[in-house]
Amino acid sequence: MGTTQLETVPEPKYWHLKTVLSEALDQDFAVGEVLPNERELAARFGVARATLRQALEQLELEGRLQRRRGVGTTVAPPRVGVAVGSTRHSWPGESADGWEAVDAAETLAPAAVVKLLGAGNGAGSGTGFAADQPVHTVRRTRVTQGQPVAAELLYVPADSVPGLSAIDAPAGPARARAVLRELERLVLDGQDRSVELGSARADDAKQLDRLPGAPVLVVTTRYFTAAGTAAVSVATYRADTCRLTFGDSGDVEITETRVAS
Amino acid sequence: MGTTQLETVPEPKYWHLKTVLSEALDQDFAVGEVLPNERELAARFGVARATLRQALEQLELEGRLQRRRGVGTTVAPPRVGVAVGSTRHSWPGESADGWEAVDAAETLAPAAVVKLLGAGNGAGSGTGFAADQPVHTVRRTRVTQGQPVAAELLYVPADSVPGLSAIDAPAGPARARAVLRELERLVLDGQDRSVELGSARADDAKQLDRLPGAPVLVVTTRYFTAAGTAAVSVATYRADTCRLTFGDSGDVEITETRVAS
DNA sequence: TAGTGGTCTAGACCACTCC
DNA sequence: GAGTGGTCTAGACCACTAC
Repeated sequence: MGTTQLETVPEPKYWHLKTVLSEALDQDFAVGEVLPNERELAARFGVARATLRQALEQLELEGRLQRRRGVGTTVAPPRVGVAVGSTRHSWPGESADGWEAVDAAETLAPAAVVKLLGAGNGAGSGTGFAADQPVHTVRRTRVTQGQPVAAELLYVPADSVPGLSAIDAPAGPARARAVLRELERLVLDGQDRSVELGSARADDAKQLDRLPGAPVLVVTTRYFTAAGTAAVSVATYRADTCRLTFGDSGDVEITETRVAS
Repeated sequence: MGTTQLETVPEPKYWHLKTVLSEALDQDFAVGEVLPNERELAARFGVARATLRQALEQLELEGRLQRRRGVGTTVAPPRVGVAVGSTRHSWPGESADGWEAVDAAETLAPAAVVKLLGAGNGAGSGTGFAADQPVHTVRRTRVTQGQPVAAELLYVPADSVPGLSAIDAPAGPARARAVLRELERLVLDGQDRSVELGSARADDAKQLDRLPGAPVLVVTTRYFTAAGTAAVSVATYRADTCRLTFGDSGDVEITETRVAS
């Protein structure tokens, strides 16, 4: 007795630092304001720069900070709510809600996409999709409030859309839009979505104005017709700036709050 | 001429390492297999341990590795598909799809939740919710395939459900279930969902068997009645092991693939 | 050119798990 | 007690931005 139970759970320094900084952000900083640079912050808190950076990384992951090489660290605005599931069961491109077609090409699908294309619809046939069948790919970008928030790659098997081979537009946005138009001629039977965490590949990162490896929310959508899976879309959203919304109730939208952690 | 254009884009070491390791995982390792320890891997690749760890962290973020202190690093199984939006417009607890009530209490809602409760339904009234009104909280856990995948905190304003004050079950699962039962008596008008990246708070982390700060997918759901927002649920899913599925097409489920990054 | 964040090193010690 | 991953340090240099 006499020895008061102290420090039984020694909190890591970076975790405590994160808490302190988080409160400081709430109270003493405005959105867009630049923080002191990392070397000074580290000195001010009496820790190594690496430790300070661990705290900043967490805060950036939670969308509270924005760091840019050569520029500095700024206080991030609240995450943008991006509607993902509001317009239901529609082909990509049908409602122009911020998406912009960039380019189209014809290649072989990566293995993961082949699997998604191969699995049939519940009702339909499930005509297997082989890895050596060509697919048309359409690249799109989604811009919200002037900021790029998502990069999408859409995979359409050449044989799932009849008119696809007749497209002769040169590479570029025009060709991409032509592919989307052909897709819309089909009858959409249903769709399927999943969300998971990933890290941006080099090409996506460039499109999203981030460094490779940046955390992204990967939204995978499968589009079904009676004949099976007619297309697969893999959209990567910036995890730091986006909150994906699935508006089941139609007219309501969460607009401003931040609840995460 | 003669000087071949090399290394114009000097890839960071950890990024290259990640690629190499990723391929090795695909080819030379089975799910569940343990990797050599970090010190040996670092030596083998001729980098500092910190650099090696940067690559491992990325792979863990992508759900390819699982690291446990005192144990080692193992190859993770493919992410589990967890249905989030399949049963539509139903109160929490109505379909026992892996959720288990843990406890219930009565407190004040955190600021972020107050905002969510305050915003009214499109159709309904929008009777403002004040920060000093008490809310009932229900804690639930979701288990899939023997693994804890999500921790949920449900907030129910005391005055949004009449029978709530009559509950006299002692703290614990029984009380939690009693609160959910009362909630089910109301007529659900609609709901609203959003997904964003967060980091696990200490309590959630313990429930998910992870360290604090671990990346999680935060699913925020608002439940509407004619009177306004009747409840708000904040569920945190392990981002490393989960893929959230929103099955619009009813009977179809993505089951096995991994597409992220 | 100066200042920023991004990468990397070579150590050290700690917390945890398992034997 | 041995071995693992987690935290932390005090440096160094690089890539990028802006002036």
